[in-house]
Amino acid sequence: MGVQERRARQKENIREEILDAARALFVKEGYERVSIRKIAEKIEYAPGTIYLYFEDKAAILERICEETFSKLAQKMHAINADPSNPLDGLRRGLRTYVQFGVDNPNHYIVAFVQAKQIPRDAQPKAGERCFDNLRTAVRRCIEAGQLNCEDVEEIAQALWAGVHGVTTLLITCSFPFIEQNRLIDRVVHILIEGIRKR
Amino acid sequence: MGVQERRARQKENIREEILDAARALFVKEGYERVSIRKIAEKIEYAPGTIYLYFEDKAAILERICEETFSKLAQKMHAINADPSNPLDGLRRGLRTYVQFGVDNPNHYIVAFVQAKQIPRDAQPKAGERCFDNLRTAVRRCIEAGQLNCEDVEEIAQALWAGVHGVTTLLITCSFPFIEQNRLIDRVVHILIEGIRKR
DNA sequence: GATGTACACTGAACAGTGTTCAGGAGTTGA
DNA sequence: TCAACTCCTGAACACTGTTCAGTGTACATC
Repeated sequence: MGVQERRARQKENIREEILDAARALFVKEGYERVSIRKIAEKIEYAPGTIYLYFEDKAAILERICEETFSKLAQKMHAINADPSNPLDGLRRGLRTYVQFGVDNPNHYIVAFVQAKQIPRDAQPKAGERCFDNLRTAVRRCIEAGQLNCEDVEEIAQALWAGVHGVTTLLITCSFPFIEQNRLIDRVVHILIEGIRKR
Repeated sequence: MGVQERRARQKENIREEILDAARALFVKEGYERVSIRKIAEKIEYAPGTIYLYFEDKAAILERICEETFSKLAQKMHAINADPSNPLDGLRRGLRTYVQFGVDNPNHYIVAFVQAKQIPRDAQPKAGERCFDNLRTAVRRCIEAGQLNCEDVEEIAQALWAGVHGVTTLLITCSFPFIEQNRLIDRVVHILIEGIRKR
């Protein structure tokens, strides 16, 4: 009975086609401008067909964001694996996070800003994994006695807020910002100085 | 010729009616859920009528945000007027900013997150005034020799990023955050410690 | 008072959106 | 050959922001 398997494979292929088309539109145009009809047109199917493969539009975009954030989680995991100075690892982790957001603005906005508008039982799991890496990095610094506060969760969330701020600001606000890297570095520097024991 | 004046007054009244209806819907339901037809229904006019008073939907929401941000600018101005310790004034300014955002989530998101999507020559001027107040507060701290960096613009933008981050995170992300005030205070504390000269 | 004009307003229409679903094909196994 | 199953279509629904020809009223002029 190879028939079922072949069918499953074909189905998976079309799922991938949909994701590829959606990804291309999404990266180029952003969430709002990706319409089901445009995706359908791109893969040369009828609009209704999309709904045989995905629950709704949000499910497609969610899947794409999940992919992307897996990459970030990997990057941050790699930084944590480095056994050098924990505080320096934390700094690099924060820097990586912001750079990732700036490099993937549409993904970032959908995952962290429009997340509430598109509620789903399973919030992006890769996003959760990214935060876990941040927690780990903070814990190491505390264990190394490098921080002025012992509350892992509190510090991790505060740091997240800090890097999230500069990321969303750079992505969404048209404002005469100073040179981007200088601003990012300054924010990260302030955050690290603000938690460092002295 | 009191006729023209009366007409202008009537026109202004209807403009206000539209704004009132839009404000109520907006505060309760958020930008996406405010439709021109709903506003029109609320004030018992035809949808087309709205367009005799406002260029488009964005113009209405912008006007409402402008109002709200004027209040914030006032609050921050009042804090700057206080001649006590500049660093403490800065701290209170940052705290006020975040609290304002959390108290006016819909306004905040429209003004600072969807601002790019709804591009307009005149970015919210009250928002600009708020940032001016932040600049002033930073400048005073530098003049008082309290900061470890002399670049007003760089520090002001970095601080803005920090408070913007915690604000948007609390508004838009459904995440198991620690108690809200503790998180806000921690972020502000980190930011202040991170720029303070020691 | 009649007339012409200027203005306010309507509501249907347009082009778009996400989503649903009855029905039409094509393939499969008996 | 025929029934069953699967995949897909495309029209339809209810919504969105926005436009615009047409209507009715209030005013200024004759």
